Amino acid sequence: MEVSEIPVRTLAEIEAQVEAEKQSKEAREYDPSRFYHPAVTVDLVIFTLSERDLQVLLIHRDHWPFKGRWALPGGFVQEKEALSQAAHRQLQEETGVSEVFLEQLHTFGHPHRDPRMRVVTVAYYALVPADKLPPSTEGVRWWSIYQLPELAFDHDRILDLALNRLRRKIMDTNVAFQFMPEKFTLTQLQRTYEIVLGRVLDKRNFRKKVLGSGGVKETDELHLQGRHRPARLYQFDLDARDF
Amino acid sequence: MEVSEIPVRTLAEIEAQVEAEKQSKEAREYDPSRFYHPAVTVDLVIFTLSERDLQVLLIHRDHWPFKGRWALPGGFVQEKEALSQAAHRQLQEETGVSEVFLEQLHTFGHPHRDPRMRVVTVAYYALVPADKLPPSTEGVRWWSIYQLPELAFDHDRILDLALNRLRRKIMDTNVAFQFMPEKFTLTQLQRTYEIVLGRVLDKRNFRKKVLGSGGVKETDELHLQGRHRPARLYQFDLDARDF
DNA sequence: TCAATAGTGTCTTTGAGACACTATCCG
DNA sequence: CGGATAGTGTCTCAAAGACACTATTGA
Repeated sequence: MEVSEIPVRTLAEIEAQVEAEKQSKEAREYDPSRFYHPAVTVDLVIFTLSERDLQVLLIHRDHWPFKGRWALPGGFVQEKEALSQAAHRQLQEETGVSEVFLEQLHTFGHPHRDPRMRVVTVAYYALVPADKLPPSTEGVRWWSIYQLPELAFDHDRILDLALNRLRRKIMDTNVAFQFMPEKFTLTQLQRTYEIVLGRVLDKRNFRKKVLGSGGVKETDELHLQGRHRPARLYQFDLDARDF
Repeated sequence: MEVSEIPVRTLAEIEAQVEAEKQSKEAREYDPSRFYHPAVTVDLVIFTLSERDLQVLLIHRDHWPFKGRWALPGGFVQEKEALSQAAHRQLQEETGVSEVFLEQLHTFGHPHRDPRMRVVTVAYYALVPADKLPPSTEGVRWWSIYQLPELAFDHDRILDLALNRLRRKIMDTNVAFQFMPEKFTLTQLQRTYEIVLGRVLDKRNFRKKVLGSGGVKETDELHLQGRHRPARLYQFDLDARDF
């Protein structure tokens, strides 16, 4: 993490100071309904990797509006819930997973993005390893990013931004490990990069970079599969810095 | 701009489809008040450069809450206003400037960040050239980022994030030109980088990089100032890609 | 032995960073 | 002329990219 030169209080310190302010007599006189309040939701771009595709979870809309189209999972932010908590809750509800990579993407608030009312949505994106996944059901499906159905609202724009962010991030950081099982071969890791980036990489250069970065450590296990030379299994090295 | 592989509709297309959905009979039956709606504001981190400091605009709080502290300018998002419009409006109100760099930073929505009520704030940061600036007044002041007063709410965290984002961005893009007047010397440009980054740069390496990037073009004018060799003036080359 | 995948090294190019002197103007 | 800032080139190092062959296994 980058070192800051701004003196920053912790969330707990801020909360304590806010709490102190609430004791003021002005607090009881304040009218919170003086201003217009739009609805606030979180929307999630949940990515996973299949054997050959980067996939995203979409939900079939059975009702108005945009009935018949597919939408990103999302929902209202509840009264006492942080934005990231709301995102984690949605992720848990839709996929059953928790403790995966989840990061705020961008906030979309165009006044006419939802026909029901003004909705400001805070978009997050999540990366889920394929082995933690629930299967597709009728109304909740994994779609290849290259074969998308018609999307509801402005969800095409949200997804597009998420994809570009993921591609930049996988080049700059070790975020690719979020897609991997605990142990993996370097060829599997290379496939992950290739699927996310949508282009092939040179095997020798890839291995040079990954091994040179210190981000992985080898195990003493081999991956036996098929009639060919077995591959060594590697693990993510938690101590290592991003590369 | 990066080329996307997701088919993305324009905002106008989305708006037209949303408008079509509003004609549905369900639209009239929908109750928008079923869910909790927090307040939504925009907060602005407005940076400028003085001769020796990176500065940020803060507003003195004369009332509860956090009376006596300083806060980022900000305000409620109005009913028919996009988030970026709200940010531009705030910027215009506080500084009188428009058509400057303004970009969404992050959205802060911790439930206890404001003692009045639940406020979700979409933070933006703006870069304003010093020659477009209004002077400080009693309640609206430019502060060096190295000499900050006590800030209200979680504005220290917002400012910290904005500073880190700006520093990364100035290394990756030509955003530094947002701080410059139309014509400038390379020494002035280097000072801009140094002030933002908080460290000194090598003159020869800096000029090599800037001139090699194609991001600037020289003019035939010289900058006469004081009893020393005059410097050549350069302009930002709008045709050039980011560097 | 062959089909299939694992694994390995060198050369070139590019960009970043360290480093010190000459040029030009004004008073 | 001296004070002040403008302007200039080389070397080293690291990282990225192009490129092709050998190793090991199971059938």
